[in-house]
Amino acid sequence: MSSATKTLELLAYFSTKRPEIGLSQLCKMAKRDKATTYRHLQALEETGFVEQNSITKQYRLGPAILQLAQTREATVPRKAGVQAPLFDLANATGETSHVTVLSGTIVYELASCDSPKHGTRAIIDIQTFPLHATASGLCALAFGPHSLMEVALNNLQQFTNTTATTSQELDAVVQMIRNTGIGRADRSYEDEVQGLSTPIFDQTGHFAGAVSVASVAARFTPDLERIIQKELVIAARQISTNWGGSIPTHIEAIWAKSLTPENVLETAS
Amino acid sequence: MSSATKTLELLAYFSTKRPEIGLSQLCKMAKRDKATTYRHLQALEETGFVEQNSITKQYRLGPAILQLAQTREATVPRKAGVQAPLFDLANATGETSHVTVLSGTIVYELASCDSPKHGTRAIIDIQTFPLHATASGLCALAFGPHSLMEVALNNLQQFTNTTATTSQELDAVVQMIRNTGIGRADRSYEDEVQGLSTPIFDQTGHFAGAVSVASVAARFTPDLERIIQKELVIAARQISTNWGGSIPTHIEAIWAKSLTPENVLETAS
DNA sequence: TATTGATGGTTCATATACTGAACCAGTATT
DNA sequence: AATACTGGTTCAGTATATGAACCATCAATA
Repeated sequence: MSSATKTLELLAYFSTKRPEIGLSQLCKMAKRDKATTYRHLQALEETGFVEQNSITKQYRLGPAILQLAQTREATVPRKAGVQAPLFDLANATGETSHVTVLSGTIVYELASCDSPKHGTRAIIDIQTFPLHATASGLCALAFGPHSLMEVALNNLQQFTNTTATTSQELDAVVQMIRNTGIGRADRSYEDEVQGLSTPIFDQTGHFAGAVSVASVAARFTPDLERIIQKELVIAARQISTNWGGSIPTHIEAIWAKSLTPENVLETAS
Repeated sequence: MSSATKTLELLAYFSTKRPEIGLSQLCKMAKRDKATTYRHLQALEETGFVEQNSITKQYRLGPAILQLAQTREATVPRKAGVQAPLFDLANATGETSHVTVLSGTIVYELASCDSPKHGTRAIIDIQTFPLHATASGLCALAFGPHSLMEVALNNLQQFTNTTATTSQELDAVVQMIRNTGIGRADRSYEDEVQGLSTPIFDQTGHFAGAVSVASVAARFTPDLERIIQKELVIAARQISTNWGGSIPTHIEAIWAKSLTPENVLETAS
């Protein structure tokens, strides 16, 4: 491992829970030598990546990072952070995949990617997604701001005969999604389309959007579902990272639990 | 210079004007060896500080930066407390305004704001500010830790024919700033740019940064100077408050004195 | 007051890991 | 097919990172 890598890795130990770290503490955390770590911190300080609290002598993240973040934010739009994971998702599942973003109370499509595998595909031709009937929308209800539920209840349009049209039905569906960490729309928007989705989180730590796979219901098997769920989790993690965020630990925990083989079968039955 | 420092310095070449840089171009800019630079970029990529556009093979800033910026801002809120006063300043003066922070012995840009008023503007395209030649840097010398002077004297690069290049000249400029409470850079960094600045203080009571206005010299009149100084004082007070500090009374006293009409005319003549 | 155990910071012999000239391979231009 | 760009790779030689042991300081203990 290069010296530069080791130096950069030190930055990962700073967090909102542990914003300031002393030399000795950092050595323990990183299991590194003190002299080496000291020099690494010097390099980081020279370049403005950390600064030292002149009173406590502890180190904290520095101002140079803000400038770089500004540039990154200004030059790499969200869409760019989605392309590769979405492409991988579509290929791994063989199904049409898409990413949506939540803006205010509306779920917009950001990008989509078809898989060449199947002749019949679930065609995505809407640009905003109903909260109560699509996997992405339901994901927003489950993991986004609670105020969304009110908006959803104001428009419970029935698209198919499995669309949730009452507050009780919708609550039940959303609760199930919170329990599994995976959004589902069982032909609730279009008759032949089965949707699954996972939430995406940005640098604010809040729900920012969802990544989803729309499968043709006729070929939706427990096996396929398992694959899709697995790939959705990977994609959600990747896109969250690209957007400067990460999956909250409680959701990772839910995934770890709900993706064990037994539970997947249970869910699918 | 350590390998880590050299690696980190590469990041400074990315900007909104040049968001993506290829290996060869970066080597030219940084005047570095190709193999070395390549390995440095590898280290940066491993840690998420840069990522590669898979089509063009060019490098751009990576997502890891966003997360770090988030924790820095959550921990040491600086940027958030700057936006509104900076916006007001730019609008009130009609000139490009910016805020810098002092970290160690380096003055970094934190944020900037253009005014839409004029067609020609002073474009800020540096990320660190020379102590001896810019209004922000001179403010740091005048009101920051005394050890900065030593650092400044080690690099008295001449940018224009009014740049202070001797210890005596610099002392005189700094003394004048201490007497007026307003940092000035009379075309000492760029030929056509007139800079004015005021110091910002944080919760420790120490100098934390500066807020400044860069005006195009051609339209710099005593009237405009008076307006800028007045607005700078307001901005410095506001930002200091937002950073948990306040303007030391002796500086407030200096401002009260040097901003009376007579003295402004005197200064401007 | 001496001891202990923290802390941040420094030194220097050792050898590891960085360096850079020269080298591919691919691509667009001439 | 020669040229001039790319991005990426190799390897000998040595510059540079390393870490045990060191010092200075501080606070709590005894």
